[in-house]
Amino acid sequence: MRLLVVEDEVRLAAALRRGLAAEGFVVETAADGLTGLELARHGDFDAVVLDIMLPRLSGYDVVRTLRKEDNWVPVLILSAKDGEYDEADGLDCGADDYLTKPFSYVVLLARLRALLRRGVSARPAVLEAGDLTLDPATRDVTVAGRPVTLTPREFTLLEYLIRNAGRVVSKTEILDHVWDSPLDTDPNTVEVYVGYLRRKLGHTALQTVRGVGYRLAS
Amino acid sequence: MRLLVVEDEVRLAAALRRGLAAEGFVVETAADGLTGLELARHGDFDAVVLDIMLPRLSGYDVVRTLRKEDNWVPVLILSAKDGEYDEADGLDCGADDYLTKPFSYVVLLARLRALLRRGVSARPAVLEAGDLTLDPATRDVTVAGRPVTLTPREFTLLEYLIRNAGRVVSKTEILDHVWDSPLDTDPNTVEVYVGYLRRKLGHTALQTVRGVGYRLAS
DNA sequence: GAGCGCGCTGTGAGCAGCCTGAGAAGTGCT
DNA sequence: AGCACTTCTCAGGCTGCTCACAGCGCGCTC
Repeated sequence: MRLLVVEDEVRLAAALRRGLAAEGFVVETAADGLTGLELARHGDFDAVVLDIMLPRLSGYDVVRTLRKEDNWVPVLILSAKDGEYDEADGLDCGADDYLTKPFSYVVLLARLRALLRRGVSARPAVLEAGDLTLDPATRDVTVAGRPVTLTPREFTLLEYLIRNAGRVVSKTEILDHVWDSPLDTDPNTVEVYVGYLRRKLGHTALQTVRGVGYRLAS
Repeated sequence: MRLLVVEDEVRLAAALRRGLAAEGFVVETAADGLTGLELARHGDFDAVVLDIMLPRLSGYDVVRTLRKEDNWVPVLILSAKDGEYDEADGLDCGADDYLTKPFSYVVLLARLRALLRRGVSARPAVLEAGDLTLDPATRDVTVAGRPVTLTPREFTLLEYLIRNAGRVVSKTEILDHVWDSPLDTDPNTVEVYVGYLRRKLGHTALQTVRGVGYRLAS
């Protein structure tokens, strides 16, 4: 689990990094709001622990900006302000939890676990064409409901074909998108792999258009 | 927004009902754990405010039972116990938030809003995949009911795999989420640890997808 | 219907990717 | 200091994937 800790107080930041790392988290730290925001944007974190009083950009602003950009990474605010209105403000600007300093380490951990439980669940995106289905996430491929196992190259090729189902795709096009070094790969290799796919998927779906390329019925 | 308030102290229950109704919530109340659980099961609520010390069935048990039944309605625990371990226990048995009495009404509202923002996308407090279970809070791992002891790194790796069960995860992805300095860690290290896990968990669950990564059967 | 060119496929060599055992380095406990 | 344990590196071995090659079939053209 990747965590981002944004905290300017060096000693606390170091303590958090050490403690959380000992729990098995992968921890990155940022010492001010701006770099914290930048990291949160592109760092693919599972949660963010965020101080409020930060140089350059306050914690409030960091959350608000993230939310405005449709980034819903779970955020736990750490704050020295223990007023009820401070807490309410922090939560209302988009944070998911709020702890006041000094905080209990045990509680911080439990609250992080509770946050991580509710991950950002993005799903499906399973491609279909005719009686074929292909799931890029699980790499499951089925023909008429029956599962089929493909080698990596076969899989990539089928994925490309299915994404262009209905269209005729040329061999050069296929080489460009499926092979690493299209220039020194024999176009015959494509024919070979089309053969493999036909054997595994049945001959009906994948038609050859002589002189042009191949076409997967959509 | 429909709220369920489970609270046996009559005056507090009435105050909550009035206050929350004034905020525009539709509020039902229950005065003991059993009827609370029954209502939560079938009442289609958007969130539950739950006391711990309840007649007939404790708040802990209510949450645990709901979660066991795959009911992920957001739960906010209200408790008179303010020990850090009470709070951690409450969260770890599946609640999403924990407030100690006496609490600030403003904060309760803000925390409810934060919960409702998230909606029902929770996952269990103890993770499962196939015949594997893993509890992030207690760090217990079992295979087919039998307990297994893992080293910290093994545990973190399994946790990541189980959180992504069914999906194929690449070695780089694993390095990013499980190792501290992914850049100067040999991908072979991942292979080694996958080997360790297979020896401890049995070879069936953890499949390698050649050229891509690994996949834990879900 | 003959000739030609495109596409198909069986074979096998080469090698990338993965697994594993052995062991070194580091850490904490007794 | 000695021991147990964990982490990680390294080298060797194996599996099975990838791809080139060459011969054959088939459809198109004239």
